[in-house]
Amino acid sequence: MAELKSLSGEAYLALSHGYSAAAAGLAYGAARGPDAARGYGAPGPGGDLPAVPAPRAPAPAAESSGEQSGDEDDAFEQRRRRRGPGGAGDARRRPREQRSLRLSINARERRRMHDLNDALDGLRAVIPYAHSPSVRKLSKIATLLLAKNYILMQAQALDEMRRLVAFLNRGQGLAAPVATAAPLTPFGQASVCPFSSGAALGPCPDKCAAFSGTPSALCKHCTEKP
DNA sequence: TAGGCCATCTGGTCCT
DNA sequence: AGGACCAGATGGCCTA
Repeated sequence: MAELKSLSGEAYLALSHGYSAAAAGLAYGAARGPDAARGYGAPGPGGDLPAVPAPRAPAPAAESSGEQSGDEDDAFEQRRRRRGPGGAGDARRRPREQRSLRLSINARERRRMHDLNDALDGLRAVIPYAHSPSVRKLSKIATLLLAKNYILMQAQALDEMRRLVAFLNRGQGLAAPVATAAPLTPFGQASVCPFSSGAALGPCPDKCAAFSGTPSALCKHCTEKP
């Protein structure tokens, strides 16, 4: 598996305060160190499966999906001893049957978590951020936050496009089916300026200023520096 | 060394 | 009964 690292505070701010692909990219770039390759590889004694060799390759790899190595029993006892009475482990001695049941439950849970991680990897693959090998992998929480903001941004862009289409259609004397096609938008009808993303870019010298005066990221004039 | 992130184990709960 | 899901606990790895 690749490498993990926490995001800086700024990066999290960028994530939680609306989404901007460029901004997010910058934030992540800055938050990420140049190094990487944190091969989780050796789960080491990590977790509770000391016997399982490096199950965390990016590839489904030797998915430890359930099978236990020969040392499993010993490992199990060690875990129990380590956890002690207060731990999650059962203090009493288990019959072998219960133990094997436990092991199979563990394997199932492990598989489930791996599936979840695969899904997160899939999500990382489709959200815009630097996918370079030198760039650290997004953490789980960052992935979810970024995906959420990305969806919101896309929805907003779509909404704005609909308004733009409606506006242009009206300009050509066409009926505006878009008004009904886009019930989400409060600008769905009438001669309201279709551009209105809320970007603080100053008054639009052209259409936007003539209507709502609200600048838009989709409007060429709005995005141009005065 | 502290803090963040993660994988795994485990027991509990709910659903089929 | 068995499986899925969840949350708490534990311990390892890594970076600042």
